[in-house]
Amino acid sequence: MRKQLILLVDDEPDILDFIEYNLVKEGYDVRTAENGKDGVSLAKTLTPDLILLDMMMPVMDGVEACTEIRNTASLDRTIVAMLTARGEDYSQIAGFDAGADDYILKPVKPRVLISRIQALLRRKKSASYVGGDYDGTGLMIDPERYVVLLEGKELSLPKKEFELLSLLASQPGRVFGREKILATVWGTDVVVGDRTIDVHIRKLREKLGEHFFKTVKGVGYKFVG
Amino acid sequence: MRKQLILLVDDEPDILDFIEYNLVKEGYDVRTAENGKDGVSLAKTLTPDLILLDMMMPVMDGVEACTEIRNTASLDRTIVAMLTARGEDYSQIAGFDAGADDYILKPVKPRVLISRIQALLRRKKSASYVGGDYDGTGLMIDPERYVVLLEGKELSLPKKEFELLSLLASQPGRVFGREKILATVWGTDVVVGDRTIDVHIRKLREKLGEHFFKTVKGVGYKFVG
DNA sequence: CGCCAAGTTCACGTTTTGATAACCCAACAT
DNA sequence: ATGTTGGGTTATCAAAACGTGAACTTGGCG
Repeated sequence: MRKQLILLVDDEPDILDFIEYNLVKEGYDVRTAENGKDGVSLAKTLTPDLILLDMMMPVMDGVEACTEIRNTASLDRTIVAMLTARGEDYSQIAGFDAGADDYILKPVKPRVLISRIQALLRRKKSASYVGGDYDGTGLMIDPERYVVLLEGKELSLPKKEFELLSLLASQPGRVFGREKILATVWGTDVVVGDRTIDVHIRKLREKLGEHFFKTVKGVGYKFVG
Repeated sequence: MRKQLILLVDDEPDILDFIEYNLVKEGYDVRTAENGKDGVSLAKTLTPDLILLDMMMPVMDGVEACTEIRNTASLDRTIVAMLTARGEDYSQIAGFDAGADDYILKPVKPRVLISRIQALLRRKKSASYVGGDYDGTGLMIDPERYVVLLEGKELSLPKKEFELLSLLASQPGRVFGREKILATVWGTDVVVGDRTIDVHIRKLREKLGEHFFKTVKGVGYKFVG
């Protein structure tokens, strides 16, 4: 497996060096930027696995940068962790609102930082169900962010369609009966007509391609990677 | 198949109830504990299939409990998933380092939780196929995917045929009488003609090969591996 | 208010399944 | 040899199950 790439954005050179040193020692590939603006543009060209973003920065602060990153489709699978000094209570909220995946208090001890980064990167891997392969062909579903990636292209599905897809794709190959589907996607209490599932399956087929969904008559549907 | 047992460990009764309710609704057997210490000892006596462990708990926190569980040989095959609140100072996200299999953020939506748990439990059990061996020349039946693997080739059968095959192959060599077959595959209430079973056997023979099905005149049919 | 998207339902078309009738064969007892 | 019993085979048909386009409902939004 190739080295994982981390982009580090902070305006204080000392901190930059300190963190970079520790990350490199752990075997990560590290790039740095000194403000949000540079950070974002670097992120767009590098597509790092994880971005460590300081909250307080000149030119463009962490929250702004994070927002921008989250509005960039290609950085969809990139994890953003905010770095913030203790005491900035509300920055936490703002960071999460902007779409950050985690936030880390400064000062940070190397061991703790590494451990959190490892956890985040692990989460990144397991956070997406993959139909087909990771190689670009195929489908990726990110339940955390409600986004589907089909052959690199981002596709946003309506709620029901997304949930139906998530269910089926969570266990490719497995057949889900109509009962099961209704219970999971619609809820046990709601009652909908017989043809409702079909219609949603059709929409998914239209948008993602016929081959992903196999009908098993009298039994249910299954997702085939 | 027996219900799968989930052990839920959290110190907040509300959350305990909420999650338990949703899991039970899904058909799981659920036990609960309110702290890590109790959780671990319960785990040792129950040997659950999966343990949901809250991170923040009195007496013994999630990480400790997880470590202990991982050091218990009998809980070897048990899956551990950590629960933690978003924004919690989880510098101890190192729950993974303690050997947790997954990491789930609170608050959790029931559907998401269920789907994660299902995925985890799926991973646990190795596919148990019926009828025939893994020697390559055999037949494998996968009720979950609703497919039959014949010499590596995937074959999908209609419902009734599949069910008939499943029944016969569930105990290779055993003869199933017509009564028994009707009762199991068709149900006790439905009434079908005399030749119906024959016809389905015929189709199975066509698709899978004559040699799998042996007729025992006056008694019934048996599957021979 | 009018528009739009999401979700659902309806009516009808299409495909797949399952059941049966009608006929065939093989074994065996008389 | 003949009739009887138990099953095998095939073609055919009806119904179940699914697919589909269009219409209808609802809630958010400019």
